[in-house]
Amino acid sequence: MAKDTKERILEAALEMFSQNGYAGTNVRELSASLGLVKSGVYKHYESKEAIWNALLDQMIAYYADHFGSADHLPPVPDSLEALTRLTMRMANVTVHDEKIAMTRKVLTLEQFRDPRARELATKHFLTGLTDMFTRIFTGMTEKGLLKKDDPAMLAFAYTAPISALIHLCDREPEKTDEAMAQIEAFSRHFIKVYGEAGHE
Amino acid sequence: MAKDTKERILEAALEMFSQNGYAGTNVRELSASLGLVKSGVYKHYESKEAIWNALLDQMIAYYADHFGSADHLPPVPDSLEALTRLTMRMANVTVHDEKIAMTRKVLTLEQFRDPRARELATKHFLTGLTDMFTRIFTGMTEKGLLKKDDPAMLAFAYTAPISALIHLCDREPEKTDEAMAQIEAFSRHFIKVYGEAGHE
DNA sequence: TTGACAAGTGACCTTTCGTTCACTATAATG
DNA sequence: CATTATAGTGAACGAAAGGTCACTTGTCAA
Repeated sequence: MAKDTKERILEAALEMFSQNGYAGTNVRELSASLGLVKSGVYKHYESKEAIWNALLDQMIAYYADHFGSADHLPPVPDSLEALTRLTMRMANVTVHDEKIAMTRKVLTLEQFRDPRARELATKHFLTGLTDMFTRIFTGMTEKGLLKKDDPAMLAFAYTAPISALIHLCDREPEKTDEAMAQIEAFSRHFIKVYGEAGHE
Repeated sequence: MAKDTKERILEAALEMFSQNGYAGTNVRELSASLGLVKSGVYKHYESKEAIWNALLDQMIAYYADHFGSADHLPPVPDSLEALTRLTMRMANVTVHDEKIAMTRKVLTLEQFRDPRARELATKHFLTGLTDMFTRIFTGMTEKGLLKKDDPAMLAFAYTAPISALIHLCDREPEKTDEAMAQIEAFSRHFIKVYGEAGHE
């Protein structure tokens, strides 16, 4: 029945680690949030560190599954307006999906302590988005939607500001709406600058 | 003689908090790193939290002194090349100055726990740089160096990618050189796009 | 010289932490 | 039906945490 307790522990750990960090989380509270007593957790994981490692394993696997392979690339937008729509859809998901948001927070808090967290943090915050949009912009340039330029540089210039605003949402959730509007404004500004005339 | 022990405690706290976070730091180690025993620390601060608050006070005051007022604005560059030089000078200072780098790390680690850290983090990571370059770009546009555009949007588009690379240096110091080169490349790309022709 | 005070020590206290273990309840298995 | 594995309990343990206190030492002013 409670066969998925092991899984529920990871969910609770993600929640607590993302709020208080690894060092700031204690096994008592973690167990209590699942309605069991702390020794019960040790039936599923041999230590607090084992929970952390299992959680990281899961986050790494999840990232590889959902963002790592070229299969899951969104279709290349066939208009400049579609680029903004795609961007807003992705931004909304990544900010409002609690699991993804908590993953970002955990990586933020543990990036200086755990080498695997560090590596995954760079993917989440920088290279992942850049790589993805490098492909998208390559496709859009081939379609004649964007002026000819280095797609990797364009992707970096496009995704880094958006990433900064996503971090702002994590830090100050009450500014989420404002940040989303800024992302949209930035996307349109980007299009005005780099979009090929005739496709506005 | 050891009148500045109170100050040295804050320095040690900055170092330890920036590496292990507040929760991951203990007063024993902190004291030991100063060559004294933990009860000695309590002669200067009444609690671990008091140390944290004093450190935050200092960081907030430092920021207000050095980046908060319009007095300390760097002079508006009088050429596009000078913008890149200014940018590289600032990036090098901010990455290589250990105190500033540790401050960023602390704010990164404690932004979700302490409201004042959260506020200062947003200044350090986002609004501070944007505001500063908004003024710079306004001046450069008036000088005819930049194409007419919304200076705040330009500043955001310019500083956010640079900020992302500075975070990368904090996270993966071995990539510092590469990141610096990327900052310079990005700056030149930005100038190519937004610079007024005739000033390249 | 003395007295007061600030800085630092070391022993100690309390609480909380992560972890262990003997035990119980339950449900599947032979 | 007997058995065995699994999930969960509650008490207990040792280590480490933050913090207190009586005491020493050195400095300086009266």
